Amino acid sequence: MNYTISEENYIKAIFRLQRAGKTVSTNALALELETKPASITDMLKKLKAKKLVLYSPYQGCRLSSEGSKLALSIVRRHRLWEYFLAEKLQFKWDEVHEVAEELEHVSSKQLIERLDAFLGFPRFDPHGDPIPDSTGKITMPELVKLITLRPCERARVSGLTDQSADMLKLLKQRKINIGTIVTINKKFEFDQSLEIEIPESIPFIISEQTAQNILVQYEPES
Amino acid sequence: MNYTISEENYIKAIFRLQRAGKTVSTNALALELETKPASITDMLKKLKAKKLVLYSPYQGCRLSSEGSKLALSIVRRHRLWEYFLAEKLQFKWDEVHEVAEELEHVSSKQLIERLDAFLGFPRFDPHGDPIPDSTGKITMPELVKLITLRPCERARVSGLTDQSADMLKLLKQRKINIGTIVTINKKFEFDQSLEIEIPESIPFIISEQTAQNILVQYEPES
DNA sequence: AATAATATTTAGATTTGCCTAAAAATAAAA
DNA sequence: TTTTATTTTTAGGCAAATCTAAATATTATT
Ligand SMILES: [Mn+2]
Ligand SMILES: [Mn+2]
Ligand SMILES: [Mn+2]
Ligand SMILES: [Mn+2]
Repeated sequence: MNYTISEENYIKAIFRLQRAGKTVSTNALALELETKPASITDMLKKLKAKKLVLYSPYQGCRLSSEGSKLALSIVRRHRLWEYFLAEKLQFKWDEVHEVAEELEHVSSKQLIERLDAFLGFPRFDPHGDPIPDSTGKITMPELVKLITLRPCERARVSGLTDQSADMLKLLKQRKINIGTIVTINKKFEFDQSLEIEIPESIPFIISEQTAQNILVQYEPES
Repeated sequence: MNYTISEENYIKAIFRLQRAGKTVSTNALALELETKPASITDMLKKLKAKKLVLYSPYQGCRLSSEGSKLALSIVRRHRLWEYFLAEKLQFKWDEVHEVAEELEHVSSKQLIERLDAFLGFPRFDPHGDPIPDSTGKITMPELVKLITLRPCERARVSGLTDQSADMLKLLKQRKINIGTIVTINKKFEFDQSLEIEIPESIPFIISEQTAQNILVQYEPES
């Protein structure tokens, strides 16, 4: 139930390197963790014994489902602390990572849940990376609908669900293109319409239907 | 310049047990740290090599001046985190210690200075223990003058500097006794007079001279 | 002062996480 | 398909922090 700092760092590194079910090589891990391949092999045996990774000699490794759960919870802690440091302690976005690397290993479950609440359940860290919720769910930022954003959040337009001519005409008139940075000013709960702002224009309103169709990627402050 | 968690815990334990320049015995330390005397001896040799403690075989140990400095800085981190947990994350006063035991080992100097500022430079932790400032200075709570307290702080009257008849008469009239819990409402910078409150009475003003004479001990919230 | 009781240190092991150097397996090239 | 290069594992060791059991020093008691 409780893991060492070293174990947590290995799990995090595997999580970072593991893309689309592919296996992670010993050498890649050694590089990532700035350690020697022999040390990786040693640790992989321990992590396998603890059922955190799937591993057979010479075949590389990947996280088990239990390992993935752990990885998400470490990422959650890391990003919540980064948010805290930037938002409450006035750290710059490039100063938060190092300190969060230490804070993330403080394991009290209660601490993290209360910190999350204190911060207002933020969904993105200062680098724009999504923060997993307490169940480990993570909103992948590539495919978020504009409608899901909240006031003050900024995002980059990166796709459309419905690409009909009418839709494109509307967006052209509003000067919204792929790559346009959009800031949410207000959200009107009555009809879910949004007041938004784009560079070099005055704020304007878009309907719920429009906001449902625009796919964006969250964009950090500066 | 950087110490392990174990080393920090030893230094803290010695600090806690060391009263008035007296030496700390190996057995006492073993008891405090829930470890065996043999382990203590091993570590004392290491700490001596690092010039954190003064130690000669069979004679017990005490902190060097460098060791004391380190101890104070660990205590500072511990108590600032306790304050944060109680004040910002709604932890109860009896829940903070365990979590602070972990947080205190996160060593970023900048983190602690900014946390201190964020919290408004608190001087007492949720148990009423004083928080060392960034230079390691600590206000021992047994002998604080009432005048040094700030608005909203509570304290227990525990002594008098000047015990003249006039002084005692004044205090009797105001119903202030040894043991009375006093809360500071306001401080008037003009003449340093204080508006204070004691149980079952309406608030009233006391002069700077009076407040200079009353010795109090800080009292935590509830 | 001699003996008994207690406290402390040493000797030798263990676990964790890392290392280097050598051996073995796998992948790439001829 | 051999040979060569690369990757990975094994073997053996080291430092930190702990332990148990045995030796030694200190303190207390006759
Ligand atoms: Mn980071
Ligand atoms: Mn980040
Ligand atoms: Mn505490
Ligand atoms: Mn405390």
